Amino acid sequence: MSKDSPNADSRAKNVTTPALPNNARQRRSSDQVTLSQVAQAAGVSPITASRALNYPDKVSDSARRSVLQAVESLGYVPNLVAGSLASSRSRLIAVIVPSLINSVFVEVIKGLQETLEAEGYQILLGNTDYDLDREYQLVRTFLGWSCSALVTAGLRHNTACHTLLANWDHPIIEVMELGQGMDLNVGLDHVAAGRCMATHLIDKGYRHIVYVGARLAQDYRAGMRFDGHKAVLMEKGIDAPLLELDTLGSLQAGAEGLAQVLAQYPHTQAIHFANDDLAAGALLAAQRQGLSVPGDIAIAGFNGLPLGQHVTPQLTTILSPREEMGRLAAKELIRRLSGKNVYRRQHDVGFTLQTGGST
Amino acid sequence: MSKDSPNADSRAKNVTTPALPNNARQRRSSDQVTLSQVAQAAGVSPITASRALNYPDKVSDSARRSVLQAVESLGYVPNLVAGSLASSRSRLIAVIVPSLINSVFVEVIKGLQETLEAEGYQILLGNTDYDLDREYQLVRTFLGWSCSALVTAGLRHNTACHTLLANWDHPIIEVMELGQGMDLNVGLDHVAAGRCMATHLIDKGYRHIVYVGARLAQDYRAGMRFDGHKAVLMEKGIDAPLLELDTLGSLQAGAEGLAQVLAQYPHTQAIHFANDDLAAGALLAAQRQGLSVPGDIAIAGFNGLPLGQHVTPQLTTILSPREEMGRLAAKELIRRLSGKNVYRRQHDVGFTLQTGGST
DNA sequence: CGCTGTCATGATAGCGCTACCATTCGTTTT
DNA sequence: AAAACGAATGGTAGCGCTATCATGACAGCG
Repeated sequence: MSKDSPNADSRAKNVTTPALPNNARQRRSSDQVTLSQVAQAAGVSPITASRALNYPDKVSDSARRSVLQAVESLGYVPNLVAGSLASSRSRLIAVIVPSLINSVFVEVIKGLQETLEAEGYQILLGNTDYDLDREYQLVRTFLGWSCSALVTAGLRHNTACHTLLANWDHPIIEVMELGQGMDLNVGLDHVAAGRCMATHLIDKGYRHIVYVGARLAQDYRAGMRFDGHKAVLMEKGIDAPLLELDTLGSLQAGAEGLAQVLAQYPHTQAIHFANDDLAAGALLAAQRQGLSVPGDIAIAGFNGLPLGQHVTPQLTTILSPREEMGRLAAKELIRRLSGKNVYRRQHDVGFTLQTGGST
Repeated sequence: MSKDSPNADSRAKNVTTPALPNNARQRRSSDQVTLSQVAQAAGVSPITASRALNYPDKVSDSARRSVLQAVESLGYVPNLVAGSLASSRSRLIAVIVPSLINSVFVEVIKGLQETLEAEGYQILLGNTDYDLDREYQLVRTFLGWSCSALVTAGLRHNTACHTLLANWDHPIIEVMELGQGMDLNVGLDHVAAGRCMATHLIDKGYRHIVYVGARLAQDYRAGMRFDGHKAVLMEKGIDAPLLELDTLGSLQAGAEGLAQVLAQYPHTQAIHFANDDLAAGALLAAQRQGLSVPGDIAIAGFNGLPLGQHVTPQLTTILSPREEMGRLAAKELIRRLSGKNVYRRQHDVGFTLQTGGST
């Protein structure tokens, strides 16, 4: 190469580049098979190939067959990014939850997922860690992916997030709690759930009842249950002490909660835990310490986790239909996305008091 | 309009359409703010605006400031789909797991997620339900999103999936088990884990030991643990009966497993369960039935779920570092994606025998 | 027979962004 | 002092797909 005149070197760029001026700028790095190649192999135009894959009944049988055959033989994998950009539809569903430790959210995700995946939607998962600013960041990112819809846990968002979502013209579904949502809403009434359990405890004759939760400012649904709980006790003229733990629901935290309650409120007859993880942890800890449940101390939880039904005595709890919530949300979304009218803007999935031997 | 000569009508299309021939075809439906608008507002070219956002240190301070200010005031949300198409980089990570019921996978996801999200990656979640064909479909879809990397549980895939992935030039990381992977691999040796527990049981003096698992053809890692378990027993000349349940790990299934073992193998001294859900279910069921553990029957599990440490007696189990697996996988991916060399292609995260009172 | 309506197909022009190259300008090098 | 260099910026051309409109063929209808 350098055998030519050295002077030519510096000009080489100016000589060779304009020689193939426009198509010199090749970008396609990956050797990905494109739809055009499929179309060519099938002997149809690219747009027909596109239709054969996306709207199979809009093309003739023969066209569809030859396209599918070409797809197969070339190993074509559709570029969904390109498709999305062109159609501004992505079949992605953003799902934002505050925690993955709490199995409750995982079950909602599971319900969403089995229903959505069956309809060809994919889940983009985000975890806020109970931080509304992180939620806003996640929402921004997910809107950038032109998600078809957004599922988020809870009705509380920061202002920026609200503004962003208010101007967004895709379905939004807020799950877990019931109330005035931005668009669709599937959940249950946590205040009522708190009332329900408190009523149960009072009916059972308990008067010294402590509510134990963790980080209620963030897990504010547990706070709402406390509100309901407290209201019932106040109505009866009973004091409603609250013990707030640092760590979110876990068996370990439940054991600690029990210890703290016994230390701080020695006359306690019953503990109303914010969730079953805490309650079960306390129940198992009580057993280890030789305390009788409910004789020495009654224990109640929330959620109806399977664990609660397998300990002895069975845990008194409130069963929330979590997978059902996910499925229902997914179904309503799918209705919306397929252009049908929504069935109902709001679904109250309800709850059931499950009386076990622990109270 | 139709007041003009009727003959002109048929030609109307040919007359009026070419009047605004090229820009008549408006597509931009959404009123989304584009980067060009931001650039204009900031008084720079679109490409500079792009750089200001993606490579902040490649532009001058003043340019960066005015772009960021324009972003703020216009409420610009980057269109990641377009960016991805242009750059063929998506910052999406595909994560494929066989189940969300089993909390083990959720914990791996959690480890992945906290590490990846901190680096600005997003998770696309897929659930195969232990079906390799579904896995293939998910992989196809995810490749279509030009994911930056793929995380999948397990080393077994169907042929189509293998072929597809072999030709894919992005990091692939197979987690959960250890072995000859396609690319990166983070996991533990399940055969060794099975051996470990079987050895423990033998050391404790048990001779009539039943292994109880569920759907081992699908949850083949539990099958590998059985293989290790069986090998140890065979070496000692002890029979290694296997009881296979229909339903995957759950407390309920564990209780049923216990009942079936007692019915079919009345002389059983110890049960080695495929996981802690089953084991804990059996332990709690044994307690309900007034059986002494380990006096009447010893029980061992696998995973080291918190639950096992809170029951009495504590469950003997094998602790697997699940979140750690996720974090390690994520870190190795990030290394790769940021152009560095991989630290290690394979990570053995190991396991720990956790001896409780249940054996 | 001409008119309208439906069906299958195709040509074209983007979707919003970034890779690639080119250009300018101020600074360093020998 | 001239040449070489690097930093900041911009013009252009796609990335691979689909929305939109246009067309031709054919059926139905008065």
